Amino acid sequence: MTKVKAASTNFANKTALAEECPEVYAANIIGGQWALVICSWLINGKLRFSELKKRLPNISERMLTLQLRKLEEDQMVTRTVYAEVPPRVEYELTPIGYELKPIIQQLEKWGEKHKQLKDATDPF
Amino acid sequence: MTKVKAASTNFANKTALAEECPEVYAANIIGGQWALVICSWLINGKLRFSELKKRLPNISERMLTLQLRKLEEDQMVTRTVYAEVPPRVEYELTPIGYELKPIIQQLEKWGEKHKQLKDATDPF
DNA sequence: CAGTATCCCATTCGATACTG
DNA sequence: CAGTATCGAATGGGATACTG
Repeated sequence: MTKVKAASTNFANKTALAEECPEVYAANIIGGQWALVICSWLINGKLRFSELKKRLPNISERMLTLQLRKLEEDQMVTRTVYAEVPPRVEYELTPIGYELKPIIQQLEKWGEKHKQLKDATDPF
Repeated sequence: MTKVKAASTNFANKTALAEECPEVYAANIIGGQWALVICSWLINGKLRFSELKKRLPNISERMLTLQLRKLEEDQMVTRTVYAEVPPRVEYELTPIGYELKPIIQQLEKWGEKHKQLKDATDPF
């Protein structure tokens, strides 16, 4: 008998915790690998898929698509498809997303400062 | 011949990008699954390992250890070991970590508000 | 242009057992 | 108390090919 595996307790737990804990909730949304960076570009206005991709040179198309879908699901961005040829899709922050603007800007400032401090401390 | 595998290009890319991009840098530090939540507890003062664990009921000891080590490496927290029996280890934010305090607090407020909006919108 | 689908290796992470 | 070590399952994420 090789043991019965516990299924995805993890997901259930995290969801349950998010119900009660705003930081966990926030972390689930902006804590992804790319969410914060994508939002930091979108706070300056709507962008097309290809424009985002240009600004995120290290992301694969697949990842960009997945992350945008997740942000959409989390009601952070809206996705607008224009029935044109060639097709055009624009992404824009929702009002909820725009409310992150001051936070993201502070985080950028913090990141810049911290980065310098660390670079200075850590010559490697 | 089965193809030569690309090694960890991913890590190199992200590191290179972080050099130039404060949001990527910030996301790498506070964007983890638990970093933000851990910091949100530590902004109220130092805590022991077991106290953190109590406040993060869904995290495994292994994960808590790994995340704290990463935060230490990122110079976000200090780890102080007291040579006592039983052993005691305290974690505290560094000055750089404490600078996140207003940001974390805003993020909490945002999370709370957003959560309610989403709960109201999404009856599921 | 803006994706979707599939394949598959790499990393993450929980469970469990053990230690100073 | 505060970890470390190890092992599999689950997930992440790149490469590539294809589509409306």
